[in-house]
Amino acid sequence: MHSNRTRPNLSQIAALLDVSVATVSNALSGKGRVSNELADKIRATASDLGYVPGTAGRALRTGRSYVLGLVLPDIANPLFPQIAQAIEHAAAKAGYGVLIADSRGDVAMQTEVINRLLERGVDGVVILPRRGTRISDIGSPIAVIDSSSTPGNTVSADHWQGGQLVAEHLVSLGHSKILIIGNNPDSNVQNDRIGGMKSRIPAKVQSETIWIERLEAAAHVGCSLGLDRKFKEGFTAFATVSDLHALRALTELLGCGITVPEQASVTGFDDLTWSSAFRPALTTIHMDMPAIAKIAVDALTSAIEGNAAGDTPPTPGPVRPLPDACESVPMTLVVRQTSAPPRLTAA
Amino acid sequence: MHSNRTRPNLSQIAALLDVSVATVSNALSGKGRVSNELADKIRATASDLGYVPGTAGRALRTGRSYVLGLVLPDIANPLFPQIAQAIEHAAAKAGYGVLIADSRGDVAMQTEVINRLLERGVDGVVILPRRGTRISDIGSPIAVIDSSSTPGNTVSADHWQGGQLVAEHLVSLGHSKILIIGNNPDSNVQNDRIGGMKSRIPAKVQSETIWIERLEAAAHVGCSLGLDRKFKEGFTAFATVSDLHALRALTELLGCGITVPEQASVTGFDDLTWSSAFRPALTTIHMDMPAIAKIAVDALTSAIEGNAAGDTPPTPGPVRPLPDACESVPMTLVVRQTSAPPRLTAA
DNA sequence: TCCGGGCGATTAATCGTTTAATCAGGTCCC
DNA sequence: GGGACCTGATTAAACGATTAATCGCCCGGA
Repeated sequence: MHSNRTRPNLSQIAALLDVSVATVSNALSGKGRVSNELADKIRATASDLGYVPGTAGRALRTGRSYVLGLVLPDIANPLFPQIAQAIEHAAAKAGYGVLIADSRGDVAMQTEVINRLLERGVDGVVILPRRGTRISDIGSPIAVIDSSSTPGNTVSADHWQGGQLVAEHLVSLGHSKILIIGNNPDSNVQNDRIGGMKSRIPAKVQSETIWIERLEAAAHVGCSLGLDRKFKEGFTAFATVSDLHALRALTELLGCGITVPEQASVTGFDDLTWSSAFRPALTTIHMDMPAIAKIAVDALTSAIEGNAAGDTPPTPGPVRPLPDACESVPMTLVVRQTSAPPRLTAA
Repeated sequence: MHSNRTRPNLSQIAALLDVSVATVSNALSGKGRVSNELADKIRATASDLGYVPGTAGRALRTGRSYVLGLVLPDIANPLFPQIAQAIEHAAAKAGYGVLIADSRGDVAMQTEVINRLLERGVDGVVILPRRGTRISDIGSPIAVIDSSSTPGNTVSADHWQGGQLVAEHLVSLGHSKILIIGNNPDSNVQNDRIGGMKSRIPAKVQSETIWIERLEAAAHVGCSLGLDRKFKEGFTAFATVSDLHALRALTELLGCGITVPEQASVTGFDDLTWSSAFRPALTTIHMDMPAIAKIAVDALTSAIEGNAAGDTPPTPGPVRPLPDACESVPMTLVVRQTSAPPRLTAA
C-alpha cells in the first residue's frame, strides 16, 4: 500500500490506467459492464493504492451516510458500555459507523439530540428512550430498545422472562418469603421484570414489593431500605431489579450482620461488568446485548436499504424486527454467590 | 418551520427568493458581499424552512466532516460512560459529532479501528490508548488521554497528585500502616497514582504494595487478596487504584468480619457512578472529566481548524494542549464513608 | 465623455462518487 | 450486405455546498 499524504480517489486510479472514472467505479462496485481483465487490473491498483471510497462523495451522491445515531437517556448509565459496545459492533459488521448522543436525562433534550443527529445525516437512529417518552415521528427509521410493553418497541431483552427466572430460582432454593425491590414504578422495564417474578411465585410463597424512590422521597436519598426489619419479618430472599440495587441491598444486609448467602439471598439484574468483581459475587440475570443489538441494527439497516432500493417512499418511524428475528431476547440466569437455600432456623 | 419530506437545501432557498445559490451561501456564512436587507430576507426564509447545511456537500467541498473519532481500549470499561459523555458534550459544543470505536482490548485492532474512523472521514481522533501502546503516525491530529508519563500524551488527570491526596488523607487520619493495592504494574496510570501516594507517605508510616494480577496469576482469578492477614499484620488502610478494586477489598474485609471504616479504611479511584450507591459509600478520588475533555477537544479542533486556515500542511500526530490549558487536570478527594481514623487497639 | 473603482450579485468550477445514457465496434443471422 | 444485438467502454449529469473569478451598474473625478 502506497502511503501518500492525501487519500487516493477514483480519478487517480483512472489516470493511472488511462481509463475513465466511471469504469473504475463500475469495476469496484461490480455494477456496470467491465471486462474481467480490466476489472482485475483496476482492483489490483486500487488495493495497491489503498483506495477506499470517500464517504463524502458517496453520501452526497447516494444520500446515505452509512452512519447510525445512538441515543441514550443518560450516557452515564452503568449499562451503557455493554450497549454501546454491542451496537457499535453490530453496526460495524453491517458497514455502519455509530454517532453517539446523550440526552442527559432531559426529555426535551432527547428530541433535540435526535435532530442534531439527523442534521449530521445519519441514516437511522437506535434509541433507548427515557422512561415515559414517546418518540415523535422523525423523518428516519428508528429502532427502539426498551421493553416489549413499550409501544413502538423494536426489540428488547425479555425482562418478564428474566423475572420468571429469578423467581423460579429463589423458589426452587426453598425461599418462602421474597422481598421484591424496585426503584421506580413508572419504568416499563422494571414493571416487566417484577411482573415476571410475581407470575412465578406460587401462592404458598409470600412476596412484597418496595420501591426505592418512594422510600427515598419519604426519607432521604441513600436512606436505609429497612432490610433488617424485613429480615426479622421472615424475608430471606431479596430480589432487586438491578445490580446497582442488589449491591445496595447486599451491603445493607452485611452491615446489619446478616450473612449472604447463608442467612439471606440477594439477586440483581443486568450482570454489570463489576457484578462479579467482589465477594460474594452477585447472582444476577444476564442480557444478551449482542443479540439485541444485532436485531435492532438488522431491522434498521434493512429499513434503510429497503428504502434506497425503493419504489416505496422512505419508511420513517419505529421499525419492526426482521421476520426471522424476535422482539424479545431471552435472558439467562447467572448463579454466583449471593443466592443459596435459606438456613432453616429452628421452627 | 415547514415540515417537508426532504430537507431544504440552498437551491430551494435561492429559487424561492429568485437569487443565486452563491448569494444564499454567502448570506448565511457572512463571507461574500451581500446587502443587509437581502441577507436578512435570506436568513429569514432559511430559518423558516428549517435549513441546516447538509454535511455531505460541505464535507465534500471543504474536506472537513466536523466529526471526531473516539477510540477506547475497551468500551466495556466502567469508566467509559463518564468519558464518552464528557467528550461528546465538549465536541458538541465545538460543533463536532463523535463517532465511537472500540478496540476490544486488542492492540492490533486499535490501529484497525483508527483506520476505519479515518476512512469514514473523521477530522481528528481522541484516543485512550491501551496499556503500552504507541500510537503510530496516522494522517490526522490525535488527542491522547492517558497519563502525563505517557509519551505523546495530550491531557490527563493528574494521577500523581490524586495519589498524593489519598496518602495525605489517610496519613492525616492517623493511619500508620498503609497497604497499596494495584492491579497491573505496567499501567502508567496506576504507577502514577501509586507513585503519588508513596511521595506523600512520611518515613514513620509503613507502606507496602501488592499487585492483584500477580496474586491472581499465582492463584486464580477472583482469589482472596489476603487482606485479613494484612489486617492482622497491622495494616489499617487499604488504598486501591480503582473503585473496582476498592469494592473488592471492601467486601473481602466485611466478609472477614472486619468493619469499615471503624477497623479499616478503604479508598478507591475514579468515582465511578455506583461508588456512592452502597453502604458504606466509597471514599475515592474524583476526576474532572469535563475539563479533560474540553482541553482535549479544544486542542484537537484548533489543530484541525488551524490546518484548514492553513498555509502550513496538516499537522498529523499527537496534539498539545492549547497555551492557556494544562496537561494535568487536578483530581479531587471525595470523602465518604469508607475512611476514618483507625480505632486505637489497646497498645 | 470617458475611465476607475466600489458594491452587489451572478457564473462557473470544484470536491468524489454514482449512474443513466450514449457510443464504438464486433458478431450473427436472415 | 445490412440491420439487430451484444459487449465494453466513455460521456455527462447529478448530489449540495463553497469560493474564486467575473460582470453589470452606479457614482465620482478628470
